[in-house]
Amino acid sequence: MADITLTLPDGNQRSYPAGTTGLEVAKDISTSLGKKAISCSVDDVHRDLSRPIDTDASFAIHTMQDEAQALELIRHDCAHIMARAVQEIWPDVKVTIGPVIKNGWYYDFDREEPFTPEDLATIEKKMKEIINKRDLVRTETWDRARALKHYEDNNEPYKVELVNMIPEGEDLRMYWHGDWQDLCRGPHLVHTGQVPADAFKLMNVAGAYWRGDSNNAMLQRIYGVAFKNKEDLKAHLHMLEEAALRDHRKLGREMDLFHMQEEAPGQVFWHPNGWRIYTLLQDYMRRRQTAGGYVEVNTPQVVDRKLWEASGHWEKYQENMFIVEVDEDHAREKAVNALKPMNCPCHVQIFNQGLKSYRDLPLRMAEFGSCNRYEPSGALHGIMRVRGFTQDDGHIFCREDQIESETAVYIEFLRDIYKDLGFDNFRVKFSDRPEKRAGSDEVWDKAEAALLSATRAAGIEPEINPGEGAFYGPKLEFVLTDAIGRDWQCGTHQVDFVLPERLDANYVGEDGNKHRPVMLHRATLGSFERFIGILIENFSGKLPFWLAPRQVVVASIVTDANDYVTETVAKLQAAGIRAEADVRNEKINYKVREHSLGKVPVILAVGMREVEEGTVSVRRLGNKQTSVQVLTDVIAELSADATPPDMR
RNA sequence: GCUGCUGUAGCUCAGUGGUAGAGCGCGUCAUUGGUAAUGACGAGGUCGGGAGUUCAAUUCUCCCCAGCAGCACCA
Repeated sequence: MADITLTLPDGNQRSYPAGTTGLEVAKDISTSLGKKAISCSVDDVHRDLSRPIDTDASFAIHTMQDEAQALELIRHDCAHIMARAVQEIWPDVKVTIGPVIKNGWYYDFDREEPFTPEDLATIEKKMKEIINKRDLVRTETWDRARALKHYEDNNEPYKVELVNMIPEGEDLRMYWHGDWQDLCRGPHLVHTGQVPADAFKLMNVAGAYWRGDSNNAMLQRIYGVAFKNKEDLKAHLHMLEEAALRDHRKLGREMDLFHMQEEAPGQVFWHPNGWRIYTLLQDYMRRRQTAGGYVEVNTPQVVDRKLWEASGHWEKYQENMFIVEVDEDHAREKAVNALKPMNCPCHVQIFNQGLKSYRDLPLRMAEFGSCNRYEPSGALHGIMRVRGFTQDDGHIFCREDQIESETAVYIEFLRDIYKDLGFDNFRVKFSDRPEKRAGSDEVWDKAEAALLSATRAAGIEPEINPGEGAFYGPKLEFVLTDAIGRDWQCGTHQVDFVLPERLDANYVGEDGNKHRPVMLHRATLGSFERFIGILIENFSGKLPFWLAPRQVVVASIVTDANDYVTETVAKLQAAGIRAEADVRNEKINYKVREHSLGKVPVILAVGMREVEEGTVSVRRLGNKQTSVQVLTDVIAELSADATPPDMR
């Protein structure tokens, strides 16, 4: 047999007979490497050590020190080991798929009985037994017929379906963890004992549709997390506990920002503190939009179905709309209306008033538009996903050749705002043409190219969401992450060729003829509700001073200082600082604790010493040290911090 | 919407087939305390809603509502 040459990471080359396995190479390099090896990369493809190598290639051995490969294998083997454990305990359970995900893996099972938390403990125990058996992981390549027969004989209908989905001519790799077998692309560890038995944990069970389609059966998905060692697992679990403390729903209560109740699911009762944040953010956005060349408008909440029929929403979006049927005696006409789920059709109505000229374009129209959408009950989530919300919405009416420049301007606009609000990093997703769409391919080509090129010109390489665009045009999504790493789309920028057509928007061009404008739908925060939720979690409630609903509490240490407290508060307020007095008959420790928990950024404590000296004792949130300062200095400092970033 | 879980005082939670309990918070009184909980006393609940089983239901069963986790959805 011919020899092959493997080039190692350090540049050294070694020759072996073709068909040598990675494990053999590892052992040949050194006995200890042979023991430590977990997998290899052949021409940068991550592969099993047991797989023969047939051609010249670059070659690297991986050990547990190679974080990326080690974690992938640990998690992937955990998935298989868990599936084996489940079938050993409940042989009737049908297996499906179990991929590696962030921090761990999941595996979907079909079982009549739901898995209970006690079951998870049982499965975990069984997994540890399997790991301790140190069973070899074996692999074979099968042809399709053999795989189908095997799964039919074993009554594994989901696996049969999976085999049938794999394109003809592709190898079917079968893996055995001991006697337990699964169809899998691999790669895997050498034996089950390489999985650290104390570094994984089964987290929870939840339903998930087979192949992600809600028309299919619902399976039971078990999630697990796994790491290289016990310490990493512990750190991860600790991080989750910390994240739970930042949950906006918890902080919203503790900081007295808002509440929600059964009578209005998915809608927010904003308390004074929360509404303070909301209005500050709105004031800020209004200034930014004005500076950005937008005109602000406001449009109706309740709109006749005729407009929704014309816009296409009645047909495509009706099940998500709150329908308002006025059928009382007092109604002038028996009309069917809908609460607006979005503002775009209303903005076109404003655009359509009077004749527009090409000189009016681009026309940037903004509205803090309150929308209501009947979101599926299971989608609701705190103030992040609600049924009633207000978008910082805007529509740019422009010519086709202005899409790119308007997009570029918008990305800078958004980036600057995100930076002001504490988000220097955010993700951008680009969604291109879906299968069902309006408009010609030629127009889509242009729109996609314009969005992409403007995004790249801004130095952003977007993640591509193939086929996820709206039916009317491609879109950019600006994504922020919550406390536990869930993604939320906040900003959006979408090209729309359809709505101007449907609602017959037009302008007079240089040539004196009517032309169709393009609409760019854009929202920067997305909605105030969601963005405030993200802000709260991002800052753990400790909002920047200018956005903090309660900025300063002046607390008396003794009753004799109460008058001085009142005077101090008045001076702070005169300087435009949100200050309040705490002259309750409580110890200073108590007051400090309470306002610290309430995330008040600055506590000014005053006792008789301060009264006599005309000073205040300043304590900043999260800082145990205090400093005694004269009030005018404090006011000067705080006034600077209280100034919104765009006004500094 | 789907699968599973949960719903007891303002909050966090305990508990029981014989109509309920703690801590915090709230109120009153005492206390004037120097930077994350001063003490005593007191008020506060149709045990998510409805129906059923039962002599008796907050507890068991069913339906509904809401919330939580995940899935699907987010034009």
